[in-house]
Amino acid sequence: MLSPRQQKILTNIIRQYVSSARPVPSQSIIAEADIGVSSATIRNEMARLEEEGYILRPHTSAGSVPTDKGYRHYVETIGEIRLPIAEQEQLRHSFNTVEGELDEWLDMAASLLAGMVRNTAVVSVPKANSCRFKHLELVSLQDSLMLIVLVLNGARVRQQLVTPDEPMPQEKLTIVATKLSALYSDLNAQEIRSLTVKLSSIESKVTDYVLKAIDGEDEEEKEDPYLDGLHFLFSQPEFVSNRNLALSLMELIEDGSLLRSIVPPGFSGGKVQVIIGKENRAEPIHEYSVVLGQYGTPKQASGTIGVIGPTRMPYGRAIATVGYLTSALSRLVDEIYDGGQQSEQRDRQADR
Amino acid sequence: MLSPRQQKILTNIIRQYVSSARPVPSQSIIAEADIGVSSATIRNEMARLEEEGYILRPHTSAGSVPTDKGYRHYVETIGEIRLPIAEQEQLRHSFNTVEGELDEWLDMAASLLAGMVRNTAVVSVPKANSCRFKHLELVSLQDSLMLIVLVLNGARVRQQLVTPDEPMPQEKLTIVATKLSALYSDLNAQEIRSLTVKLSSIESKVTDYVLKAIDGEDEEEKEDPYLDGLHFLFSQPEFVSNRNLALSLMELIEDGSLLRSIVPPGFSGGKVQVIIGKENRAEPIHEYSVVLGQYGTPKQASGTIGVIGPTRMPYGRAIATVGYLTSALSRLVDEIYDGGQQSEQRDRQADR
DNA sequence: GTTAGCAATCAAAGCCTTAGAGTGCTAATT
DNA sequence: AATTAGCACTCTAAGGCTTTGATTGCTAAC
Repeated sequence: MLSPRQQKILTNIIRQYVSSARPVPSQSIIAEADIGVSSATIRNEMARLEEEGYILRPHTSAGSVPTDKGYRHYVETIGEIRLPIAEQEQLRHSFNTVEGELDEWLDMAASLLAGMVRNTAVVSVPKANSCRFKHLELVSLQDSLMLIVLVLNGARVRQQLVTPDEPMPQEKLTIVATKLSALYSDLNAQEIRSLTVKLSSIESKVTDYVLKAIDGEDEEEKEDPYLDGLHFLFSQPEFVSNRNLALSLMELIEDGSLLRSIVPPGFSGGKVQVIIGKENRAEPIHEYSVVLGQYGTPKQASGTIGVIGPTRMPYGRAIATVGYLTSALSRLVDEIYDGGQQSEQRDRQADR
Repeated sequence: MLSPRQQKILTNIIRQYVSSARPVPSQSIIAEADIGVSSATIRNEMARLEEEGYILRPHTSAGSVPTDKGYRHYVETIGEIRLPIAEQEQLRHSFNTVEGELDEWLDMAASLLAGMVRNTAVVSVPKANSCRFKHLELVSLQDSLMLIVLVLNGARVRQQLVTPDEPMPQEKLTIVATKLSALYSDLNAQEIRSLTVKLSSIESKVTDYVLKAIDGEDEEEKEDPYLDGLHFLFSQPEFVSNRNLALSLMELIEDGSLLRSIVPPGFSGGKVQVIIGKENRAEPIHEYSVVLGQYGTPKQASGTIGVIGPTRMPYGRAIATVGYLTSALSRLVDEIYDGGQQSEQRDRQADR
């Protein structure tokens, strides 16, 4: 819906705003993007971009500031981004100086990421996804009550009563149970989430419960994630005017709910995910953006690596760096699990 | 040198300033401290306190703000402070909810301390003081050069050339070496520091070298300390005006040099130590105060627990709480070392 | 040594003005 | 129909001025 020219203008506004932190005037757009029209034309386009909600003017006679929607569009259209070879080289080199345990690698990853994007980096400790779905029963009770019986590996049984939106006959429930049982057989939460099957309303309701139950089992005392680059936050101009911003993030960090707040519920591996401003679930970070990647594999263990900073963030760089570090850490987890898998498996079984 | 009344006034100024963060006028002093004189008299006394450097006026017609010297005097004269029983009870109770490893205790200690003083708390992981002094030789070379030969346990030998302020004959050096060898025999750095023997200039020069050498041996990659209550920093009014303050502390924290910066070189157990403003060695924390305690015992292992915050800090509370937690953690370390000492000792010897 | 009383001081807040950056609009141009 | 030049208009940011109110410093009396 945006013309190529509008797109070019929007992109340019974002680039400039990200680096300058001040509203971008039409003049500097013609200076930076060689676009062959006058500033008046840019102003016309800017007016349209504002109508459509991609940009915003602090006041009538001010330049443009990208909105969440503007950033979103930008992120959707930049396409594949790779880190310049030189910087990949540099990261690889720093990584090679690490000796020792997993935690030192994670720490290094956080530190590198923070340095690259000049924002706060978070790296969670990888968590084994060990709880697996085995079987599901749905029993209709009375008129509009349904009993979900869930069997997990290790013969763990969990159950819950729910009220479906409309009464469900037992026959229909049986069909649903059979279908989902087959579909999810022997998968863990990660893997179920990454399925892309279309579900009916009742099916997704049941699935939600299943996922919640498995998550609950997987839940251990989560270790605090590795954090680095917090000081960058406090040098950002957005926090000069609005100190509460920084404060609320600080509180999230200190009460340990940071990860829970920035990682969306259904987050699973694959592509690097970008969450911009108000797209965030958690209220205190409505003015922040998050760039997240998941490393490791669902089968073994997986962790999260990400950047959090003001919505005015170098998204391209962030996505590329997170992407790069995601694969680096994945390789690492692979090595660890390949080397130690046999005995670990045995240990885990012995626990039961 | 301060009259009892001046002292009372100073104390009152500090109390009020700590809680209000605004210059204290003579009026509110007569309101709070019942001191039976008029505000004019208070003003006269204030003028004298300012001359002496205990307080400071932001401008001619403003109330009083304590200086570092004022706080120092306050801290020196408050005497023994105990936490109210109710709060001791509360701390004990919270502590009892902890189950598990040492690190959870330390984390809890940091969290409790931060909460009590509403400032940032730091707790370092206890470090075994294992390197011990064995023997010392001093050899006079040429005119004014001296060779220090230091023997540590495990047959480690360290040496260094130094130039004494004045030439020293070998006989004198031998006496010094014999004396110090006897004095320090089989002690570790902590224990040497806690000796209170009067030393001559040459003796203390040698001792400095000895301590530095032992510290160097003890030095391992220091684990990051436990931190809590950072968010309190950012809600302090002093950081509203001067954001760089918070930033520089943040940088210390993130580059891992916080502990090194706040713990003074010769710090050893015993009493809780208070370092106020410019008394701090490290420049970036010249506007901060630190209240430090050491827990554990020099013989076994010791760690540091402390508070860092603006000089406007509730010193009484901080000293009391640090004191309380110091003994709590000391008991803990004792238990751990009593339980595991035998095998640990053996392990350590096997390492060599 | 203390105090009442009052003039003097100063920050903080509010208000006004100005400067300049940048737009929006209109009419002309391609 | 799109573009542009040109210019009036808008709005912020900065500076300066005034006012207000808090608080002191000082003087003279107690």
